[in-house]
Amino acid sequence: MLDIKLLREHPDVIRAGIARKGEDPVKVNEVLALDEQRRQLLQQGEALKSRKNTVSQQVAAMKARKEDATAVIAEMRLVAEEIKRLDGELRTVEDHLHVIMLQIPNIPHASVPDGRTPADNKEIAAWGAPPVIDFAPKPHWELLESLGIVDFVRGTKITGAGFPVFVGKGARLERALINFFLDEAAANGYTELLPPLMVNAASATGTGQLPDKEGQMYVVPGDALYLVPTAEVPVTNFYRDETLQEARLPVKLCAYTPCFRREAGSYGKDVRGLNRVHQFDKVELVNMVHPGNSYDALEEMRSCSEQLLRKLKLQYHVLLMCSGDLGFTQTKKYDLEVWSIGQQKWLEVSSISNFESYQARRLNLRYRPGGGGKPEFVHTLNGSALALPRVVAALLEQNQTPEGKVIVPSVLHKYTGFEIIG
RNA sequence: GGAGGGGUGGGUGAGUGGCCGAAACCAACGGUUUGCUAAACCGUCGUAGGGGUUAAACCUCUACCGAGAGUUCGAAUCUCUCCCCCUCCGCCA
Repeated sequence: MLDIKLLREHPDVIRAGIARKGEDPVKVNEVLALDEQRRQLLQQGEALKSRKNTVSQQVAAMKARKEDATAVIAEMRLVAEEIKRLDGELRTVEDHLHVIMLQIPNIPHASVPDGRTPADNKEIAAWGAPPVIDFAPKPHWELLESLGIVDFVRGTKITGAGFPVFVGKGARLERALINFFLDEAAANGYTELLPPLMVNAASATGTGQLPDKEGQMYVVPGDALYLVPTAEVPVTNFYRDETLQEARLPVKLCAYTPCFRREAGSYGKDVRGLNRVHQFDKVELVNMVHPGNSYDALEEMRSCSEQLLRKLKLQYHVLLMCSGDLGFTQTKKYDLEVWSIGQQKWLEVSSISNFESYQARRLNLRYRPGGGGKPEFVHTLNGSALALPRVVAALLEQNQTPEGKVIVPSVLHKYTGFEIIG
């Protein structure tokens, strides 16, 4: 969430930012009204508490002198009731204020272009070219089936639609990519975590999945837990409610996890093969940095993800997301898309975002400045490096032979132990 | 799952109704001393939210001793519920 002081002092800046995201800034007015109400109640309540505290001391002194304190005690009984009433009122106002604050999105960075839809996103970089193929390339789902390396039908039997089973060299290729991505992250200075795959509501709220995207997560009802939709959630929550020494920044963490997404409401289009599934593998990068460095960190993370695609020799481009296509909690975001030669379209394989202090405030994740001084919120960022299914899709399609086999990219050989599938 | 013990400031740990936002020690930071290091000594040393000040420094108030509710004029301290940790037993990869 945003800083209430910023909202109080510069409501117009916030309103403008919300409007750029295509959302209604009217909630700012609600916040301002509730904030004013809150401060009035605070002042009334605290004045009474102050009186209560001093009188209580007097009662102690009177009793020590064996004086009669019944009159004062009777009066204080009324004061105590009034305090309780005001505290209750204050609680109601603060709860309401908190709910509204969670509904106010983060505001876009100045370098983010205005726009409403994905069509307004800007391509800012491109790399590679499609391979020269003198036959009609097949889409990956045909290759998967003929090679027998992913079984959708049996996945449906075991669990349901959108839960593919990787088989034989398919499973091995998946594991090879995971290891490759993790090794590259380690080489870039990232510390690997292997986190829990279920998180509690506090963690999901910290990163912004709750209350915003509740419908996207699988819920374990008996235990009030959520299956992770991305490693971002457990990894970013690693230091929740902690204050880090400034010298420890930047914190660079990476993690492989399966990701579970209900994908509610996305039927029909783009769901063939591995394009959109309910469970997929992903390696995620998370940065926790000094507020002055977060946009440099964003570029560094983008570079890490790009390097992976280059080493895999996959053609890709980079999109700078427009203000209207930013997520609720993000200030700036890049998407990396690979070219699918079998489908003749771009597939998103990475999303790299800066949240500035928005998540950190929800997480209560701060750092203590090296020269002493008050703790401040860190900036958090995350980025995929990378999401597996679409990488696999593009990789299979791009490296297919006329006979329907697939040549494995050379960087993966030491992980796969084979150089060709089929 | 059963039985018992426990959650206090960065750490250890005292504190069973008012003089406790909380002793002491350690760590950290500043200083004195010292040829350097170490030691010793002195001092500082929680967080958040209000109010005052143009602002900062600073002053002041309030809250916080796992979380929430209760008893009381007054709660770290008493009562209840929940969460978490530890030990033993059972079960188990």
